[in-house]
Amino acid sequence: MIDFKLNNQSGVPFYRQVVDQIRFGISSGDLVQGEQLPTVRALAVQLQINLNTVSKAYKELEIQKVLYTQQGTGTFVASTHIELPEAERTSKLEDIAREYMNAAAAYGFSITDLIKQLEKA
Amino acid sequence: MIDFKLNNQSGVPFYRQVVDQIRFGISSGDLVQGEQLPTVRALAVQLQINLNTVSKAYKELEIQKVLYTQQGTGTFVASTHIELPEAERTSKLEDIAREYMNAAAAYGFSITDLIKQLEKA
DNA sequence: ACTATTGTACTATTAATATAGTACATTAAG
DNA sequence: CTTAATGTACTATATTAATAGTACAATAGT
Repeated sequence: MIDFKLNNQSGVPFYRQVVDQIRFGISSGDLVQGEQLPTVRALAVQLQINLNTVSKAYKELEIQKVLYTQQGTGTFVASTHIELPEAERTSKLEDIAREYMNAAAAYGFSITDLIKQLEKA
Repeated sequence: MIDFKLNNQSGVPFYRQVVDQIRFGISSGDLVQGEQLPTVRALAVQLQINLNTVSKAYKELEIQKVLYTQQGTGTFVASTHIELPEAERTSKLEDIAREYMNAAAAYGFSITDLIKQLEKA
């Protein structure tokens, strides 16, 4: 279970803060596969925001297969891995890397810079 | 000189596309120090957008000391080394890295995967 | 000085984003 | 079959971002 908190001053949209906290919860092991998240209403009340804002966060993660929901039942943590055929997987990784390099090059960063930054994380 | 092109479908704002193409032009050596850029009007006509949209792009780069302008004269490349304040530079690189780590994570790739892919290039 | 060329300022309009309000649909449990 | 719990859909509103229209200001060359 996550101790959700919103920062009003940050300028980061509420739904994005929720998404990030869930992602972090999963990657830190705080949320495990199959675990149920708070209902959209419960979290909305707790954070004093609209239930649709919570729903938006859950949906984004559902599209990315990080969560899955069953209407009437709740929202749960799915597997953190997406299964793709190997060829598709490789091609996808190449796409992502290429975009990354282009974006960075536009700001004058070298590939070495990128790698170093990734190694920090 | 850059062969500016706008992609209407991409969803990326025009002024940002201009900024990125100039940055890329500089980092690729296509634009050299002191070189004059198209006038705001010339580029606006060429790209069929408003001159203020071009101006916005130029101003953003001017603030970052990538370009400098002399009213009545034109806009020029300030330096081939993009000299952002170190803090801003770091923050930008972090932004870029975070975005792509998220993209990669959504497809189940690890940071190691991303680094390996970059090392190939 | 005059004029053509350059960037700038100010305002208006449009589009996108974030959030919220309310009603609806699905499910599980009794 | 009813009910309470769940997520979903649709709409509205406020804010911000992006773009455009038009008038102004500065510069260089004549």
